[in-house]
Amino acid sequence: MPSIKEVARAAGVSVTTVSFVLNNKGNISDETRQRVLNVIADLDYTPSAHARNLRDNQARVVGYAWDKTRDRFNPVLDNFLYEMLRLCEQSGRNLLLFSNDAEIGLDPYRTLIDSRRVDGFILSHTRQNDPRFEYLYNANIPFAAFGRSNSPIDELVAWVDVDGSAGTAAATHHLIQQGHEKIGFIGWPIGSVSGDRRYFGYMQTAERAGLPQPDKYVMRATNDSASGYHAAQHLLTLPTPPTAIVCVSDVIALGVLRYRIESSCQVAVTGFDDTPIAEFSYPALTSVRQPIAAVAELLVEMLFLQLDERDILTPHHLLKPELVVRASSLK
Amino acid sequence: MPSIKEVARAAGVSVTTVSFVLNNKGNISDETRQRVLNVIADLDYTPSAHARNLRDNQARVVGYAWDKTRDRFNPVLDNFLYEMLRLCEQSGRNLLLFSNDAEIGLDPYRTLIDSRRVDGFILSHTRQNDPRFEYLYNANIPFAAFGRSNSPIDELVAWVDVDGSAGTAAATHHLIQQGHEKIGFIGWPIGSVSGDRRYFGYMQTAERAGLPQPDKYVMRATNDSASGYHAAQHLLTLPTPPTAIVCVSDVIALGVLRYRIESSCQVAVTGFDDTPIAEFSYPALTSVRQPIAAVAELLVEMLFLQLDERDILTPHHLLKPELVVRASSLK
DNA sequence: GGAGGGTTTAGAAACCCTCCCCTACCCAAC
DNA sequence: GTTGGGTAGGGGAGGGTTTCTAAACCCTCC
Repeated sequence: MPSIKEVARAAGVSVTTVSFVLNNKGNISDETRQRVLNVIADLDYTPSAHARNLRDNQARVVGYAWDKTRDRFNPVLDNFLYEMLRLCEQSGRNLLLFSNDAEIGLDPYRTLIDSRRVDGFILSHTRQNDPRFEYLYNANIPFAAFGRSNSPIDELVAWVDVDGSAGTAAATHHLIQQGHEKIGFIGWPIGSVSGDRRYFGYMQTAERAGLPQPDKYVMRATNDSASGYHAAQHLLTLPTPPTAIVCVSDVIALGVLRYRIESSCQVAVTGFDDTPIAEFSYPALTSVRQPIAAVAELLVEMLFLQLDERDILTPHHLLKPELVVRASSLK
Repeated sequence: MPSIKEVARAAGVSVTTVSFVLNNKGNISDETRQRVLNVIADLDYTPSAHARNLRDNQARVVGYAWDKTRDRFNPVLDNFLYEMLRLCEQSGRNLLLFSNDAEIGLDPYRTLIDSRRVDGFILSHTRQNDPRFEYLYNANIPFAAFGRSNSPIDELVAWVDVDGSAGTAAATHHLIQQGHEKIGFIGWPIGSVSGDRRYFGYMQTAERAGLPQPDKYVMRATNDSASGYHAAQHLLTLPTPPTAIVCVSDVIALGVLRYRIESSCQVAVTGFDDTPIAEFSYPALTSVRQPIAAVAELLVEMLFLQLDERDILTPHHLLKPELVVRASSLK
């Protein structure tokens, strides 16, 4: 493979000149520039990323943890990954993936930074008091997070989050508009940050609308459709069953739909995340869609501002999700 | 950040010695080794990947194209990605993702290799006469492909494929064992490599079993559940409708299931790929599961053998998929 | 004719690591 | 006391790039 030195010799100029041509710096006459460019094309020369990286101590690479162990079905993150990829490449950077099983903790982050393989990170799967926030912030490593850690450090770091509470509120509101008065909720066990927010959106909307006893219609389920099925069974065999159910996730909603088919009742159902399940289920599932492309764009932008040592004007973004109405919530 | 020079000075040894300790080379007395290791720990020293890469002209990085535009729902590849990631990390390598929309072609591959950012590639989404095979083979760039290109060059390169024909054969066979005699097939339009193979598995099994007129029960559909729904509608309103349908994909099978519910018939259904759809649908969908972990392991192993300039004993692997039987195909 | 200014170009250091080639030393054998 | 062989460790080049500093060149103008 040709080096910059050989290009210089072949073009009859110095290495400096070639470098200037490559990086659009310095004062190079048009004629010289053209000659150098021709030689570069002739020799099929591409600068070595290694040498460049060594020289200015930058990897031009962003790290992202791909964690499929926690939820093996998460198409939202698939798209998130794709969007980030596109955006990184637009600015000439690449995306380095690493695995980060919950137990491993900070080690992969440390290793990648210490060996200079990445310049910064995009985080997702954030959790309460996420230790990564503290480590990265204290070590002064650029990062931007999809989600918050629900601790004071959130104020100091760049994050984008989707307002889950607004999502379930929209779903509940939509059901009220459809004429429902007894609306139930099937959520995750209390204690998960996003699960609790989604519950809050439902409850607040139900209370404000003056629905009767919404708390009587709340069930908790694990995130699978069997669990959703049983929760639905319980709710819908109450003396005065709800006529609509807001679900904390599509998978749980699917269990409700299954019960709905089996028992031939007409309960309206909404899910959350607008996974492909929602589109493909029968009936098609009304669901809350997160603006993933917007999230990715804001995160990447904020990360790059940090990498360029420029200021972030608005480091925190809380985005509104969108309710996608389909057959499952319509009469 | 400390460099190897500072470690050497702090430990009172030469740079060479530190390097030897780091790489377990040369003759270093236990005492010296221990002293160096202590200093390394004290200073929290990690060698610069950039310098290493430059020195021995290696990136220790594998490239993989993440292409979400072609099929935005492909959980199989999610898992594939995760498995590859784990395997790469086990050998101290990282995985670099890049986007590769169909139109872009070879450019991203060229760029990554020319700039030495990756040492080799794992390919997926292979297609007929895949141009990547020829380019990479001729340029002598290490790679291993999930899928074949169906051209003579397949003989020369490393690939792993899953026998789609065996998958639909197993599904058809299973349905025959369940007592079905009129078995239909809903496939993709003729011309896709994997689609045609899956069709072949069905047809061959049906013919060998002496099923009556299997070709009368073949429909073609695009890969969405509405299209599957209509194909099912057509098949099941024939004068003598099939009692079971083999589908080329889970998504199409889902459309069939929808029709089955609406028309309250009991047609047995099988899908392909064992996506989460299969598990979550109602009834749960019998489907053909690809041994993704095994595919990833073989590919990564073959790629690493090439990177280490060692011989691959068996460069081609055709794996058998597994039929996962669920309610949709049982009486 | 030469000083001075602006435009181009050259030389060389620095980034950090690995590894080839030496040296210094010790001990045993002649 | 010299040689020989083995072990522990050091010196320094080289890998490809960017960029700082300095020099060369060409004009213009006095």
